[in-house]
Amino acid sequence: MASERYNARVAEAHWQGKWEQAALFETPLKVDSSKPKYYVLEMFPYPSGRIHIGHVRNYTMGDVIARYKRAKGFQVLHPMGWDAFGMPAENAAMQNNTHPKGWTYENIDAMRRQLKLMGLSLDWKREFATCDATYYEHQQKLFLDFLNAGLAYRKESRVNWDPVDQTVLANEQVIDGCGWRSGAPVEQRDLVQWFFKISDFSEELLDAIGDLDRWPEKVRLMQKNWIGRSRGIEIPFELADDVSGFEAIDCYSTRPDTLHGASFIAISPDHPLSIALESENNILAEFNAQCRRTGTSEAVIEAGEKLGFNTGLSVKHPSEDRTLPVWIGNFVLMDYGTGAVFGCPAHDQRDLDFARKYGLDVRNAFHMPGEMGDVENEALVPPKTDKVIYQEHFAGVTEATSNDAIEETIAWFEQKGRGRSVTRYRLRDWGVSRQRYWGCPIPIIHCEDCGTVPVPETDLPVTLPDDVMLDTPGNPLDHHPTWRDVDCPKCGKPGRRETDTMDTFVDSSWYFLRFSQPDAEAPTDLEAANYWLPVDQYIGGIEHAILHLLYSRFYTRAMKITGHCDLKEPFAGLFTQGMVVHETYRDADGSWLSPIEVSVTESESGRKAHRIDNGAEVTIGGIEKMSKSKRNTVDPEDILETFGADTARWFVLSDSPPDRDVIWTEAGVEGSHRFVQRLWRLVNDVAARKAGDAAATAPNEGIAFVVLRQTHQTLARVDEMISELRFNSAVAQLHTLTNTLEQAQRKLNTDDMAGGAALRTSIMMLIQMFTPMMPHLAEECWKAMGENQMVSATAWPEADPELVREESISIPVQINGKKRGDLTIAVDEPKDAIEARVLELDFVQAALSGKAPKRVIVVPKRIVNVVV
RNA sequence: GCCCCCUUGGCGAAAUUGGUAUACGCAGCAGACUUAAAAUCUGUAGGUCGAAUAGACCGUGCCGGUUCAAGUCCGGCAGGGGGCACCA
Repeated sequence: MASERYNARVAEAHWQGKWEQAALFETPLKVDSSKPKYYVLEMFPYPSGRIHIGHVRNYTMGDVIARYKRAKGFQVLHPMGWDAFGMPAENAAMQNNTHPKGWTYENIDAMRRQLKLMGLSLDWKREFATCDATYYEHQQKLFLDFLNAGLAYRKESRVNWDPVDQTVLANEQVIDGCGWRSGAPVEQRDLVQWFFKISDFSEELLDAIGDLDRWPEKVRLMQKNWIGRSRGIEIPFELADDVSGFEAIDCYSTRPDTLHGASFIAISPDHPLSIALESENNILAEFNAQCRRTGTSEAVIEAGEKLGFNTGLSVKHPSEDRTLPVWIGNFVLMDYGTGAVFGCPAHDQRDLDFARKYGLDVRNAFHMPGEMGDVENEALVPPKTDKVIYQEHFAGVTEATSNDAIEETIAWFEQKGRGRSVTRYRLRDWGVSRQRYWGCPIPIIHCEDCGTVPVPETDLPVTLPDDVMLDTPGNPLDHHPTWRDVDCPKCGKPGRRETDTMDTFVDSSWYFLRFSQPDAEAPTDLEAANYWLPVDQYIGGIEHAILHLLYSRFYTRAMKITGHCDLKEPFAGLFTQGMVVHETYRDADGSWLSPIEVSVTESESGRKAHRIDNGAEVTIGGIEKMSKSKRNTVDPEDILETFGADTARWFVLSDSPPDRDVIWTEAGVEGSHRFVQRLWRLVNDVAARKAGDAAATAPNEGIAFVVLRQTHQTLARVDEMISELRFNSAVAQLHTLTNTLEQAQRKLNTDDMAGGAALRTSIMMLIQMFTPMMPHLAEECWKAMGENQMVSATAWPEADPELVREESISIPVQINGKKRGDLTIAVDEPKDAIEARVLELDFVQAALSGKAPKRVIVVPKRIVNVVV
C-alpha cells in the first residue's frame, strides 16, 4: 500500500486535543494512595518569553519518564509552573518601558503556548507562577513562621553598591569594578539585611548527603565542598603591645601541628582590630579601603595578588618564647573562621609567597624522614596521612602523621585551657534581602518603638504595588509612600514597610511542595505533601547543583520544623542534564551569523559553509553554548513548525548521553525526521499485511521467531535503559529493532500468516516502546494498526522471559589474551565442558603444539583465555 | 588560587562496570530506481602492510604500572571544560 507521508503538524494538534479532552494527564487533587505514586519534576523555567532548546531537552526527558511510569501503573504527578520573579523583568521594564508584571505574564502565555506544542504530558491544572499573589502570600506566611522559629534574623552584610543607580549590584553586574549600567566605580556597603539560618543545619545537610544515593556523585561532592566541614582549633595570640580594647587575636587553624613554623599573623581588613587601627593610621585605612574595592567573590580574592600591610604590632607565640608580627592580609576572609590566621610559610604555598614578598621568616615545623633541606620556593605540603618528623614539638610529638599530630596538638591546647577545638563550616547564612521591586515582599513593618514587627497573618498577602516608578534610581518600593508608609500593627504609630524583597531562590525552594496541592489554603496540604513528596525524579541543569538544591534541602527542614511537611529530603532522585550546543559561524568581516543564514556542505574535502543569500564563504567556528551574542541559537518553534514535536523530541534524546552536552545539527534533525517517516511506512506496511491469530500461530523457528525474540529482548533492554535515564541507548535499541522489522517485512511472504502475526505483535510492542519519546506518532501508528483506544492510555508491555533468554551464545576464545576464534556454547554449559571443547579447537591445538596449557581461564557466558 | 569533570573512527557515541573495542546514528563513498532531481533502497567503511572479502601487526589523548585479560583499575603528564555564595 502506498502510504502517505506522516503529517506531523496535523497529527500533533489532533492528539494534543484528544489527550486534553480525555484529561489523560491530570492527577486528581484528592489523594488516592491505592496506587504507587511517582512524582517527576523538571526545574521550572524562568519566563524569558520564548522556550529555548535547553527547555526542549529538559522537558522531553521528564516527559519520557512521566509517560513511562504512567504506563507502568504509577499514579504520576508531572506539573509545570513559572519561576517568575527576578531581575530580567526589571531590566526589560527599563529598556522597553513596560511593566514587569505585564511583561512577565505575557511571557508566560507565550511560553505556555510553545510548551503545549511539544505534547508534554503535564497536569496544567496545577500550574502557577511564583509572582501570583496566591503563591507568594504563602511564602510570606512561611517567612513569618521561620521568624517565629528563630530561623530568620537581621544582620549587617556587605553588598556591591552602585552610587549612581542607587542600587545593589549582583556580582555579574560588576564589570571591572564598575556598575554595568552606570559605569560608576562600585562601592562596598554594609546594609542591614534578612538572613535564614541555614548554618544551623550545616552538619545535618552534610551528613544527609550520604543518603542521597540517587543523586549524581558530582553534585553530592559539590555540596560537600560547599558546606565545607573542617576540624581545627581557635587559639588566642596575646598582644605584645597595648591596644585599647584588644588583649588577644583569636586565630583559627586547621593545621595547629605547624605552629612551630608560624612566623606572622594575618588578619582580615574587616577584622575589628584592623578597623580600630584605621582611625590612627591613614595609610592603613587606605590599604583597607583598597582591599574592599576588589570584588566579594572567592575566585577574585583567591586568584588575585596577595597584598599585606604591616600593622607594626606583634603577638606572643602561644607555646614558644617569641613574638610574631601582625599583618593585614587581603586574602583573609572575615566571614570564615575568626578573620585571623597564623602564617606558616614552610608548609603553605600562599603563606610562603607572602613571606618571600614581605621578607618574613620561613621556619620548618617538620621535615620528611631522611630529608633535612630548608624550604626554598616550594612549600612542603605532604599528604596528611604521611609520616613526617616534627622539630622541637611542645606536645612531645616526634615522628607522626599530620593527622595524628593535629589531634595531639588540639588536645594539648585544650588541656592547658589555651585554645578550643572547633568544627567549622564554610557554609554561611543565606542572605535573602534584595533591594529590588520584582520579588516577593518581606512581610515586616519597621516601627521606631516596636522594632521589626511581623505583618499580622490576617493582613497577608502584602501585595506588590503596580504603580511604581522604575526609571528612578534606587528601589521603587522605597519611592512609593502610600505603599511604604503604614501604621505599626502593634502600637498604631506611623511605621514603614520593609522594602526589601526576597531572593528569587526563596521562590524556588518550596514550589515542588506547593504542586502537591496548589489550591491549599495553607502553604501546603499536609496529606497531599506527605503523599507526593519527595520528588522521585528531579531533572535540571547542573548550574543549580549547589544553591537551588541546597536551599531547597534547607527549606524542607525548616518547613518540617514549622509544621508544613514531614519530609527528610525534597528530591529522592536527581538528574542533571547537559546543555544543547551549536557550531558558530562568522562572516568575512568577523560578525556572527545565525545557522539559518548559512548552508553547510560536506564532502571528502571537508566541511564548508556558505552564506545562503550571496554564496560567500563563511568561517566555521567552535561548538559553543547557544547564546544570543554568538547568534548560534536555534528557535524551537521553527523546529516544531518544520519537523514536528516528535522529531525534535527524538533528536534531543538520540546520540548524546543526557548528562552530556548535545550538539544540535540540522543534519541530525533531518535524520530524526527520516526515522519518523520510516516508522510510519513500516507500520502501514505491516498493518496492510495478512496475519493469523497471534496466540494460535506463535512460531518457534524461522524469521518470525527471530523477530519475536528480538522484540522481547529489545523490550527488556529499553525498560532498563529508560529506568536508568539512558535515553540515547534506548533510542539505539529501537533503531536496531526497526531495522530488523523492516527486513522481516520485506522477506516474509505476504501470505505468511504466522509471520504476519509475529510482525503485528512486534510492531505493536515497538509502538508502545517509542510512545514515551514520540507520543503523537505513536497514537497515529496505533490507530493505523486498527486500535481504538489511545496508546498513551495503555499499560506497558511485559517482556516474555522465555523469549528473552538465549539458548546458545558465541563467546570469544583468546590465546594469551588475544582473540583467535569463537566457540558456540549452550548458555548454561558447565565450565569443564567448555574448557574441554576449547582445547580441541584447531587453533588452540596449534598454539599448544602438544604441550599442556599453563592456565585456562573460563568466564561463563563471557570469554575463554588459554595461556600457553 | 581552590575544587571538580571530560578526552574512544571524519563526527555524536556504545561497550552488560575488568572479558570479542567501535553497537546505533550522522556525514561520506559506490551502486539500484528515475529522462533528471528529490524521496527511497542495497552495499561499504579504524589504521598500516597486502591483489585479497587471505593473513599479520598496530589501535580508546600521552608515559608507566597491576592483571591470564585494561577504554574500564592505580601513578604521573598534556589538552579541553565547569563551579567558587546578589544570573536564574
